[in-house]
Order: sequence, then C-alpha cells, then structure tokens
Amino acid sequence: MASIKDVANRAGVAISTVSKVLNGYPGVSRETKDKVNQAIAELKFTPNAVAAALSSKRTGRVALLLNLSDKTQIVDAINMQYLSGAIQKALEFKLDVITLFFSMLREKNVSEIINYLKSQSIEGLIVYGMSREDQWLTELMESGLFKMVTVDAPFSDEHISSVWIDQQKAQYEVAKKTILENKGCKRIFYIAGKKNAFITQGRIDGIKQLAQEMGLELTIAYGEFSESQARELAFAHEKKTDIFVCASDLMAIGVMRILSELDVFRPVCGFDGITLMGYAGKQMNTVRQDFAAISAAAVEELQRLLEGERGRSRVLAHEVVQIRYQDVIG
Amino acid sequence: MASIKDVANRAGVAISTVSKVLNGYPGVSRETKDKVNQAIAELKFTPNAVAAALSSKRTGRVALLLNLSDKTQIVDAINMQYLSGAIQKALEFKLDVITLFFSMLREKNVSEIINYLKSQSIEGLIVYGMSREDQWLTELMESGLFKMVTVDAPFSDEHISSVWIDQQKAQYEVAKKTILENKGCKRIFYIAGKKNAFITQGRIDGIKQLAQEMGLELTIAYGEFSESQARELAFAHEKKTDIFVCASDLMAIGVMRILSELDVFRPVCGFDGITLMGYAGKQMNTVRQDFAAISAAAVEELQRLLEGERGRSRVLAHEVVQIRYQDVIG
DNA sequence: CTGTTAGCGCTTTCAG
DNA sequence: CTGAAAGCGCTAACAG
Repeated sequence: MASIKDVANRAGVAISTVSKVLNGYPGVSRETKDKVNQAIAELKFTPNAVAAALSSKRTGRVALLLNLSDKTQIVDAINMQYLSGAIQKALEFKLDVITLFFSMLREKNVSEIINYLKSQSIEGLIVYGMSREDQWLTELMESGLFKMVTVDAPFSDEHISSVWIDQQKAQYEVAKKTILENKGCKRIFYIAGKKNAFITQGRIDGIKQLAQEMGLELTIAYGEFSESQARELAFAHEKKTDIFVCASDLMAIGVMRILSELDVFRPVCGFDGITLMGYAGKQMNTVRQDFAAISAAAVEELQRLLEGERGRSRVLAHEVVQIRYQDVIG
Repeated sequence: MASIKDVANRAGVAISTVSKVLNGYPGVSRETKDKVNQAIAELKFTPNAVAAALSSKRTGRVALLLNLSDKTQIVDAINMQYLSGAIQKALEFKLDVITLFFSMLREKNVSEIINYLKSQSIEGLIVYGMSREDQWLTELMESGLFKMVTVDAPFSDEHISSVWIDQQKAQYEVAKKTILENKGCKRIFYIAGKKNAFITQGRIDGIKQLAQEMGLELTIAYGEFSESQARELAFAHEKKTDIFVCASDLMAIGVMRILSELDVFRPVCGFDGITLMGYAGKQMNTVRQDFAAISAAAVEELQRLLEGERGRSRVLAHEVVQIRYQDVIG
C-alpha cells in the first residue's frame, strides 16, 4: 500500500501538505492541491485510518449496543433495521461501526466495560432498547467518557443525545383512531410492554391521556411484549372490555387470535408497524415506525456530538396506519 | 489513560518488557512479570489497540459480509444468528468485528472495495450467503489481499477457508426420512432455492441421489426461497406429486398451506430448522442448522488463517429433526 | 533475561 | 502558502 510519504514524493511536496489536502484543511494553493490529488489518484492511495487515529486521537469508531434479550423474530427484525440504518449512515460520515450486544457487556463490571471500549478506541455509542434496569449503562453515561445516543430512552446532556418518536402521542393517536372507528367503546384494556422499558411509560401516559379526555374506563396490564401473555390477558378480560390497545403488534396479534377463537369481536390496535407473517386477512391500526430512519438519525446525533456540539433530544415523526397482515412474503 | 510507558516506569522496567508480558511472549522472569502485572493493575492500564495495530501490522479487525438481498423475516433471523455467533466468538479471540452488507459494496468496483477494506485495516472477511453471481467477491478472493472464510460456499486455498454443512447429505437424509415415514411415495417434486446460490446445487445433488437410489421419479423446480412461489408450484403440480421436498422451511410452509386449502394431503419436508411463527399445529421434517455455531466455526477458521495456517474446508454436523410450528412465541 | 532504539503512517505545531 | 520535525502508543529487532 502506498503511504502518505509516497504521495508526497510523487507530488514533490511535504508530507504535511498532503495531510492538509487529505483533510481538506485551508492554506494549500490550488496548484499544489491538484498535484497532490493527482499523485493520490496515480498511486491509488487510501489513507491508513489506524495511523490517522493514533496520531489524531480521533478514531471515528462507534459501537452499536443492541439489546437482544428477547428471542422473538419480531425483535430481531427491528434490530436488523436498526443495524442497517446505522451502518448505512455511518458510512456517509466515514464513521466506523462495530456491533455489540448487551449480553456481552452486562456481565462485566463498569470499569471493565470502559476499559474494553477504550482499548478499542471507541468514542461513541448508540444504545438501543435500554431499560431502567440497565444500571451499568447509566453509569457509563455518567462517566462522561463516551459520546452516547440513546434510542427511545430519554437522556440528554453535554455528551448524550436521544432519538425517539413521541411515544405518548403515538399511543394516543392510534388508540383514538381505533376508538372513533368503532362506536360505543367505553372500556379500554391496555396491554403494556415490559415494565421497565423506557418506551412503556410514555405509551401508558398516552393511553391515560386519551382515556381521561374521552371519559373512558381504563385498565392497564403488562404483557411483556409477549404474544402468549397478551393472549391470556385478553382471554381473562374480554367480557369486560370494549377495545384492546396493545403496546406492540405482536401482542395485538395474540389478542386478535384468541378473540377469533372465542368467536367474539373487539377492536384491537397495535404498535410498531412491523410486517408479520402468517396472519392472513387480519387488519388493524398500528403506529408505523421507520426503524432504519430512527437509527440513521441516531448516527447523525452521534456525529454531532463527536464534532463537539452538545447533546439534545430529537423527536422523529411517526405515522398511524392501518395494516393488513399478509400470508405471503417476498 | 495510562500508557505502556507509565506501566514501565511504575514497574521499574523497560517498555519492551511490558510489551512482552502484555503479549505473553517468553523470556521474562517470573518476578518481573509479577511486577509488571501489578503495575498494570494499579494503573488500570489497558493497551491501546490502535497503536498496537499500527506498530504490529496486525489489526485483528475482520468484517462480516451479510447478504440481505431478501427482505423476509426468515433470512433476517438467520443473519441475526450468524451475527451473534460470530461476534461472540470474535470476542474470545480478541478479534474486532465490523458488519457490512453486500448491498453496500456491490455497487462499488473491486478496487474501491479493496481500498475501503484496506483503509479500515481489515485483515479478514467472513462471507455469508454468497452466490455464483457475486463476481466481485470472487475477485476479492483472487486478489489474495485478505484472509477469507466463506459460509456455505465451496472455496479453499492458501488464504481461504470455507465452512458448511453437507448440503447433499442433509437433503438426502431429510427427504429419505420423510419418504420412509409415508408409504407409497413414487413421485417427488423438489422445490429448489435460488438458482445460483451455492447451497442450491448441493441440495439438488442430494435429492437426485435419493431419487436414483430409491428408483423414484423426480421433478425439480426453482422456488427462489419464496413462500408464494413454492405455493404456486405446489398448486400446479399437486396432482402428479406424492411428496414435496423443499429447500427451505419457508417454502415448505407455503406448500403446506396451499395443500391444506386444497384439502389434500401430501408429505412435505423443509430445510433450515428456523422457528417460524404463525403456523399452528403443522409439523414436518427439516434439517436443523445451528447458524450461530456455523458462524462461530467460521470465526475460528478465520483466526486460523490469520495465524498463518492455510485454508481448508470444514464440514459441520447437521441434524434431521421433526418440528412443530407453534403459534406462540416468547 | 532486560533494555535501547528504530520505526508503523499520520497529524500537528511551528518556523520559514 | 509550504516544509521540517516531534510525537501518538506500541512492537520488534538487536544489543547487552
């Protein structure tokens, strides 16, 4: 591989000059810049990112922290979209992305984690699916050693940004739409997700707000994002419920299936907008989230932080849609 | 952050000595080793991987190349298992993993790809789901610039290893088992996957071998791993077929569904052993593959290559199992 | 067994 | 505007 030195020789300039044109610094005349660029092209030179990192202390390396605690396909599909959205965007910013899983770090203590990340020269982290229980993450954030972006978890300060959709508003809207479409709903049964997930509270606030505004009766239970738990909850509460509002599509599916088995009808709405397989003919309202776009936005935020700007909270658009589950994929 | 110099000072030895104990090189006395280790502990020193990489020319950075051409959940679930298996194993070897997608590279020309990988100091690649059409990958392999491991694609030379299960044998076995369980199968309809995928030919060889051995009539069609295409093929050929053998679970599902809609019975077998949702009550034979384990094996192979050993082909075990698709996840 | 020293390829002052 | 030179933190000969 050609090095910066070769380029300098070829162009008949100093190494430092080459470095300047490489990094787009000012103070290089048009002509020399051209000479250098030509030499670069001729030698097919690509700068060595490792050397640049060592020298500049800027590595441009960021880690994606995925929470894979659940093994359902659904969660995986979302994570996949997160991944590809982030990687795509990182490429634009010439950031270098490595993927880590919560499970790999959770068992270590915080200083071990810090050491690991430092030794890997990781400057920034994007955290997906954090919950209140993840104390180690809170400590990581408080250490102030890394720029961090949390997805769907409300943090922001000097070096932390967060990216999310307005969970409360989204939950409010999708439930309201469904209720308006179905006359006579008086008693809402709300199946929330995991108790300590950050998204859960926002969504609960949304449904509470709606219930209050419309003067409806509201019962809340936790379904842990599990189809079977939602199913059981629906089975137990169907008689005293007019509408089921679920914090995920998967749970909504569970509810729809048991209702259909019981041969009763109740309106149901979900959350996520993920394409699910194998649920032919059913349709329902849900909140469509573009996970790849959310992830791309997270990378943008991280890039901002790395450039020295301070953290902020960024809310992305969501969309309430009616989806019909198809039995055919591809 | 403490540097190797600080450690050397603290321990009262030379930098090179510290480096030696760090890398487990021989030729350091027990006592000095202890002194050094103590200093390391006291200073909470973690070596700077970037500096080590620059100096040693060994970066320990490898890339996972995932082929996401299909957007089905199924493929994603498999890829997720590949990912986590590889990342887990890479951690053991202190390899540093980055994830790339075919789609990001396919549009570039080969020398651009090489430049990109080189600039990222990537030494090795693991390629998942390669097909015969991926000429750019072949060129990458021929360049000899990277150590590579192909998963489910038959390559091996000085710097290339491959890891796979015996597709032919697996296809043979699962089909045979199904046929033996169902008396009177004379006419096999085989639904293969994608025409140019490397796994496809091996599986076809397997079913051909079986047909010949058992003196059965065999028809082969390509279903492109698509549920709907398999469905249509089954619809068109059901009357002149005694058993449907499919090159993926997803296609097998498609076949089972149309058969059930037509209200006819034919034995069906699949391939992959992936848990699918939403197909209650059905059961069938399939080939269980542990994708995480396959991926871990690929990382092991890559590690071997990086250590200077020559490439080889490694065949992993598979298992023919009967699975029942469940309607409940979690 | 231990220490000295010359880089790895690049960035970054600081003179000219 | 351009170039010389001092590192970044570590590895790897090579002396001692």
